[in-house]
Amino acid sequence: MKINKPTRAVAKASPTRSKGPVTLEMVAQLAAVSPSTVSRILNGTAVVSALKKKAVDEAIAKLGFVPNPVARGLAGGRTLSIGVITQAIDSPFYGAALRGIEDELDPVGYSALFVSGHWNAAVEARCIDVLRSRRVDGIIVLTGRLTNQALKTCAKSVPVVVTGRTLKASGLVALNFDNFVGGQLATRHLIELGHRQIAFISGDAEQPDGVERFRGYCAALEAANIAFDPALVVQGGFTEASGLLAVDRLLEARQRFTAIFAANDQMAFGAALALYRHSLRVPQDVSLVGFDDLLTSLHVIPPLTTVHQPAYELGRLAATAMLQLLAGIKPILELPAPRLIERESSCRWRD
Amino acid sequence: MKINKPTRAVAKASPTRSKGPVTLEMVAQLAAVSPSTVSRILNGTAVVSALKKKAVDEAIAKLGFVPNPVARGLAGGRTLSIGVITQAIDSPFYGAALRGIEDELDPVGYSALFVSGHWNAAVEARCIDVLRSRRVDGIIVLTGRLTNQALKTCAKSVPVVVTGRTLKASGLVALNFDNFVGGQLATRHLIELGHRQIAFISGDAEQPDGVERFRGYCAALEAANIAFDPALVVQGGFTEASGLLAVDRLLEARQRFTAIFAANDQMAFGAALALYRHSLRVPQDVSLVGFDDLLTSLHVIPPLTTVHQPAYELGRLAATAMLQLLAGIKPILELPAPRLIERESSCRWRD
DNA sequence: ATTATTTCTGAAAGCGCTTTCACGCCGTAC
DNA sequence: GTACGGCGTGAAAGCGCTTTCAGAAATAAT
Repeated sequence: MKINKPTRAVAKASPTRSKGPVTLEMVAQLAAVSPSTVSRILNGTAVVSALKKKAVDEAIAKLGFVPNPVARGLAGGRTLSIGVITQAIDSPFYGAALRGIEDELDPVGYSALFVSGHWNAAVEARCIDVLRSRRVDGIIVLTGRLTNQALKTCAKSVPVVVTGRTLKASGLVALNFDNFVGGQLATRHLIELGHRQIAFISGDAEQPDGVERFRGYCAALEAANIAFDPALVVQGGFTEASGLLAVDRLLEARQRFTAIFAANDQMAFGAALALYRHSLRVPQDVSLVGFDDLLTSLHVIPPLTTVHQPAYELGRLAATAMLQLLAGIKPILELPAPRLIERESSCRWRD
Repeated sequence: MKINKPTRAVAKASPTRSKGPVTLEMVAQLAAVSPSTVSRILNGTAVVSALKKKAVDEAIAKLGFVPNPVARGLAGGRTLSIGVITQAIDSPFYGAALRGIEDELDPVGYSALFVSGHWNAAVEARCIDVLRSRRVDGIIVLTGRLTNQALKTCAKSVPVVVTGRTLKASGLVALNFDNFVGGQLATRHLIELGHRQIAFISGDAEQPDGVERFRGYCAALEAANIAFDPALVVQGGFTEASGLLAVDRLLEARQRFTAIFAANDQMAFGAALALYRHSLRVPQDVSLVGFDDLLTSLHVIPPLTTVHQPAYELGRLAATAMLQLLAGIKPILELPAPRLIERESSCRWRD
């Protein structure tokens, strides 16, 4: 016969933190109540006598008990985790949103599970499967390529918050930024500075944000009675390289322009580099306006005039909305309005 | 007596995908074997007759069964998730590493759980608690402020991979990049271009990476017989703003220098902006070298000469090491050697 | 042929927590 | 005094999966 391991019992009785996971049952035992009661106190599921509550609270403190989210998740309860579908974990723009989500979720004990969709609807769908299999309590989708229908379907089984589109459905809240107005703002700014030949570097055609900004560009042009010239708009892909290429193409085509509005900051950086390569000075020879207001846009040369997009707040708001959805409150949130940040990459056109 | 719910049986029998989660038990039933057998096939825990294996595989395919990671986690098995402690989810440098981790983990069915330590040992310790309570199978720590001791302790209960330091312990693998050689490389490059007065913008003093780079700077100077001048080194904090400030201080002090080596790219960007503000041209008036080779460094004006640090590979390697640790293989991995990327921010000093 | 091994497989016991369900107890109404 | 609706609480049944444990079947040894 083997010798009993007295260490086990000791570990149980002693208030040693750190070693061996403390379970709800141990708490119940110490507090001399049933596990059910402990659970009820933990979740506030039912009224418990003040006396027992006190005993349990003390036991929890003494043992340093932390409920196991995995077990909770299995038992049908919440997992206290929110799935976040982003497009690339290292995106300079969405990164700020992720931080916002994290900052909002962390204090209330939720964890975020980040997965990348890589701008691919099929991958995003897989992400959703992964998240659901991990029993996340809710899913936040940052923009993405998923169809509205897919999102709605998903919202039927789990709360969903989606950014970058407008959509109405139960269990679903959409947070949209006014890209149209943003595009207008940027273009109008250039027009007010006396520019007439304003090139536009578009984003990916599949990206609604980008096309909205383009619509804003057109609207501003029209409002100022400037004829729209298709030769002035060139397709980009939201990356620095594509912005560079776009300007190269513009220059190769000997297209005349005094200003450029890039559909995002990254393309604006690329555009700036292309201009630099061609010995065109920003802003003296060409004014440049971006969109997003990345953290780096402030320290680029010259500091970029751009439309501020509140990525961090977007993240926080999305998380807040999710928390409210989870709490059964109907979230009513409004994103801040687009705002132009004038820096040094744009200036009055010399006539 | 109540009427049986025939719907249940129907749902069970029908091969309807998408609706209602498919459980291992349903698979077992369809394949006419016990749940244990299905589990064994899933995990390769034991030899199963080819006949049953085939039946089970078919049942899995037919039902579209996906094992529930939460249940797996609870049952003492793996959760197929790896905790990753990063410092800021939106860091341009670590972002690439996170992507590397994700890219490596995803194909083998693991998920990454990212948490941010915010350069704070206490917060990082809390992160570890959170990750452990979520039953992650392993923890990857990207640099961070945790003590070696804390890491070793943690490694006793769960495999740990840590970057940015050298450390030996069982269940722990450390992946370190040779910052010293990197610092040497950058400095030597400048020296070879004829520079003698090379300023150094340091990082945060608590960051070993930064002090190693500084040591490399000193060593290169000494090797070239250039006296070290403390007035030429100014403290930064790894941010753009701190780089800008550093150069301002240098200029205010009327310090003469023909080149700057910044301990990271972000500070180099700030430095470039400060120089621009003072009408000093890069590289004609001042050569500039950074460290990290961020994605954006290629598109900045002028494109930055820098020491390439393989952040993405670092992430992949860390994940690979973790997977090997988990598989019981002793990982033997080497990070690529530092490599100088010459671009346009540095040039020969006119004598 | 009989017993000893080795394989394969199913039954059953959890993992740590939530959640019916039902029981005991109390105050109020008849 | 018996009956009734609430309330606080514990017992017990899972959640979906892993993992002993032991039995059955097949193979090898004597």
